[in-house]
Amino acid sequence: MRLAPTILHLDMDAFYASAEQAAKPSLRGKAVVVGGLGPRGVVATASYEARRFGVHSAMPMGQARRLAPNAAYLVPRFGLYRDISEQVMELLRGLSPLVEPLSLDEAFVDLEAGGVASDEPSARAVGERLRVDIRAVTGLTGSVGLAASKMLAKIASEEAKPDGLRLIVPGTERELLGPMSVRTLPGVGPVTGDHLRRAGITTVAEIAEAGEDELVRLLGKAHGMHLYEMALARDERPVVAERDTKSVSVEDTFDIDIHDRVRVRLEVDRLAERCVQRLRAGGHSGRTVVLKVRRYDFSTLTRSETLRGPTDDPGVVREAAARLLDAVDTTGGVRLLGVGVSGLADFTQEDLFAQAAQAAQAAQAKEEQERLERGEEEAVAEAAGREAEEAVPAQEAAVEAPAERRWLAGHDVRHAEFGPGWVQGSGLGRVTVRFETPWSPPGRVRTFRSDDPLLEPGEPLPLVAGADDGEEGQSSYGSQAGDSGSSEPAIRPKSRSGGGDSVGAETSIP
DNA sequence: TCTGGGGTCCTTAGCCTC
DNA sequence: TCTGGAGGCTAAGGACCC
Repeated sequence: MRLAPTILHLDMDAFYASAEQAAKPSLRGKAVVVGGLGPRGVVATASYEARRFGVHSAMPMGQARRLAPNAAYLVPRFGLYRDISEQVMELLRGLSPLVEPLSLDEAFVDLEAGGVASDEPSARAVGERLRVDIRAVTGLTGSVGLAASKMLAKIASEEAKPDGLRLIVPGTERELLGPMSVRTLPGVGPVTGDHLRRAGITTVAEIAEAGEDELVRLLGKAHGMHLYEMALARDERPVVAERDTKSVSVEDTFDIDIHDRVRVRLEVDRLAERCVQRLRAGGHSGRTVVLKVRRYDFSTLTRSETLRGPTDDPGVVREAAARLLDAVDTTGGVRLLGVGVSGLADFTQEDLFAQAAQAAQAAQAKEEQERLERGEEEAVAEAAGREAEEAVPAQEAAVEAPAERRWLAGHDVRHAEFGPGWVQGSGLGRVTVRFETPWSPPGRVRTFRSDDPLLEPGEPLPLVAGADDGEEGQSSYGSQAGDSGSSEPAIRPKSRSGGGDSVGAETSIP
């Protein structure tokens, strides 16, 4: 381990919720919860005000609503968060070429590799300066941890939260870690924590005392050895700027369990299609297709199939996923479906064509076989039936293609007369909009018919006035509400099965 | 009260090849 | 020619992270 605290870990404070508070002056100082608002949604981030009520990440949304009934409940706007994240990462890359993003709101930086810090005072100065810059550029706060290793830097930033800086002086690590809970160490979750507790180990010092052999016996070789090293504050992992993607997957949880086998098959087709889109967007192809099914009782199973070569052909992935589905019993209902591709390779045209031809051939052979088995007439009738089934989503899309538009809570809108604002709530043919911008005082609320022609979806505005070159409303920020290209589930299948109320289009503001 | 979505890594087991 | 073991690949599940 190095001798100077020159590994920096940055963690933005309550990132999604803080971004929403910065964008919406009326929510500042209020409890804000961002997450899936459907009946099976969970909390992605809660503002510090909401955390005082006991709301935290990964909590079921229903439980959050009971704990904090007066909080503002908003759906995430990943386009906005991505753009803010990019501004922050840009600041980090100004410090060092070795920046390792962990998520939209977290990253490691090797300050020594950037030549900006070599000892404790210089590292501290860089950290403080970074926090000032982040606030100036994004309007948000982040917490900084500085230490001689990644693990300790991460623990330090956790200790620094919110809006602080913590530096762990080399040489003091074990003293500091000793009394901490085993859950402090990365890689110790609820299951491992419980495992250790049953063995009488609750603190980091007790892990160190237990010894490597005992840890390996309790947790297995890799996990045991790793944990023992961590407990001794030994962590030599370097900051790695570029990481190769290993797999790409998409999944959907449905508001209501699906029982209809035809519907299940249709959803798998759609997921395969989306998965390939993502795969291609990343310039990848892959060999192993994985189907994930979570059943009515929350039991989850995966089935996978490895192809002869890598593919990014939607037909090939769809067919493979369908074959895998054939081997799964879905009676009782399905709450989640997912399709993924792993074993990624660089995109190759030949593979694509070869796989496509192979799939077409296989499909044709299957068709022939069915004809032989069932007789020509039946096969024709069946094909017609399949076509009818395939027409279902198109019809549904047409019905859903909003005569009544969906106004998602928290998303930006623009009214021809009143200007920019955001959706505070909607339902029963009405939409309530608060007219304010990130730089205005808290604004007024007005209610419109949800089909009001003067009301349009809007673009997120920059959080810091003058941070964007464009005019007001011309921000480069993210995707707009309902943008089919965004990861926002505007066309989620769940809205279809839910019937009645539109999902996630409600909010309550104190 | 009922548990998201997108990832990574590890373990175990069976099969195959050398 | 047969056998045992090592090691790689595939499949499935699980823990964990943000």
